[in-house]
Amino acid sequence: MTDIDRQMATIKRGVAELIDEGELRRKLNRGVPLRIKVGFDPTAPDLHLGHTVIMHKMRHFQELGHHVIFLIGDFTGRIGDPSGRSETRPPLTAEQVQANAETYKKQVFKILDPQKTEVVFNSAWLGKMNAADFIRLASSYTVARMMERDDFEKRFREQRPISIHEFLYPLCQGYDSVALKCDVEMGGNDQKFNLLVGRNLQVHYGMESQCILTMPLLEGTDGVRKMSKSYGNYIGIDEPPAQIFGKVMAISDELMWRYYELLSAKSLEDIATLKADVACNKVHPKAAKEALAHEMVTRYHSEKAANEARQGFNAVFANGGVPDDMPEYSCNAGEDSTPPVFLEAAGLVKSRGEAKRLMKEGALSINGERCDDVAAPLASGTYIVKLGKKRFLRLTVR
RNA sequence: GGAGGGGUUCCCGAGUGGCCAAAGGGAACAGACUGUAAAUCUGUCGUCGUAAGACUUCGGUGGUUCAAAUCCACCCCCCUCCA
Repeated sequence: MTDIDRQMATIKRGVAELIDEGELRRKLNRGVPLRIKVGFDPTAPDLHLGHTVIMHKMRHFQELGHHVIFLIGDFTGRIGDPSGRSETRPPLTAEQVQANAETYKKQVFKILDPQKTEVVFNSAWLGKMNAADFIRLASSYTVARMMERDDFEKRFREQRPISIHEFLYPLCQGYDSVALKCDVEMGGNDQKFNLLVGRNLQVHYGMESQCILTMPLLEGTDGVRKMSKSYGNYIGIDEPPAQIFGKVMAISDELMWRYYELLSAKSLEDIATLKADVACNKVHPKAAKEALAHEMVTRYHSEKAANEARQGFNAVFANGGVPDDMPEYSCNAGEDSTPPVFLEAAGLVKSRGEAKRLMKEGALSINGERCDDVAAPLASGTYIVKLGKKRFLRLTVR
């Protein structure tokens, strides 16, 4: 096995598609570190596990000694990647971009090596282009080629509108590869078209074309739609250990294997073995999920935190206990200490009506006792309040 | 420039003068069952109220009417076709 073979094996693990393997080998063969670009949206600095799929791949490249460029698409962010419903977004202020970038760095370097990561903003070159430059850029592509993008093709066929500026997004993203002289560009599976535009543009601008590497999209906790903050089905890497652990435990068994495949450091063989063991009842699915949750918390916090999260999780949910830390709230005895009032005031419910409904459904327990009297105030003291399965409150009545 | 279609409660989507806080579906939440999984069943799902009921809501502003999501006027936004 040559060094190139070893590199290729690492690079190819888990990828959705690689274009083109032969080309990549030739690039590697030169022995010069490759320039790898990955673009990120400037508006969503809260990274979740979905983003990390590709970041691990970036990390792989770093470990192989290549040059990784973390591009923040502050210019392209104004256009918004075409999706049909999106419109031109108002440009973020320089301060916002800077603030988001800082958040990015803080989170991203939990995975990437800061020493080996170059952070760039595409407004640095796209913002300087004038109208003539843009015409040149636009002239490098044809409508027919643009319509190859399935999103455009579909909308055209269905006679739904496509704005001209939407064509600019792939062109701008592609131009980033020209400006940065990229050897490889990576993206989610849905980015394939945009990545290919970059590949073609580089030829147009007289340089060697980049290789394309796409990663599968990670489904969110609902197991259906891709993980996204706006769908509320995400697991953020900045979330507290108990949250990450709990969210992973709440995914479906089926989805667990997907997460293993895309997020775990386990080898594919180990995962296959684990799956087989679960299938023949040698391992309980919950144990397999716990191992995954533990791995995630360890990665973004520490092993100690993961152990505590697992212990806490089982204490609360398997044994009906209470979490170590929960929100605290205190109020005066009397009117303020009736359940609907303090539940709303403490932010556990949106309205008193909701609290009353939940109580009617038997969702509220105080110190382990079911409570459905909406009018009775609690006497002075400290209480453990549990609403539904997941909401807890440490209440002090003065 | 011309013709037409549309903006409804988290989402989709019914609803053309009172029976509408507004069908149906989805999501979500709660209960049962579990492994805080899935599936299933039951219930909830504008605010206040124990309730009766009251109040606010159907792009915006005015108006007609005993009564408007529903009718009228103006405005804002979105979409389609023709040029």
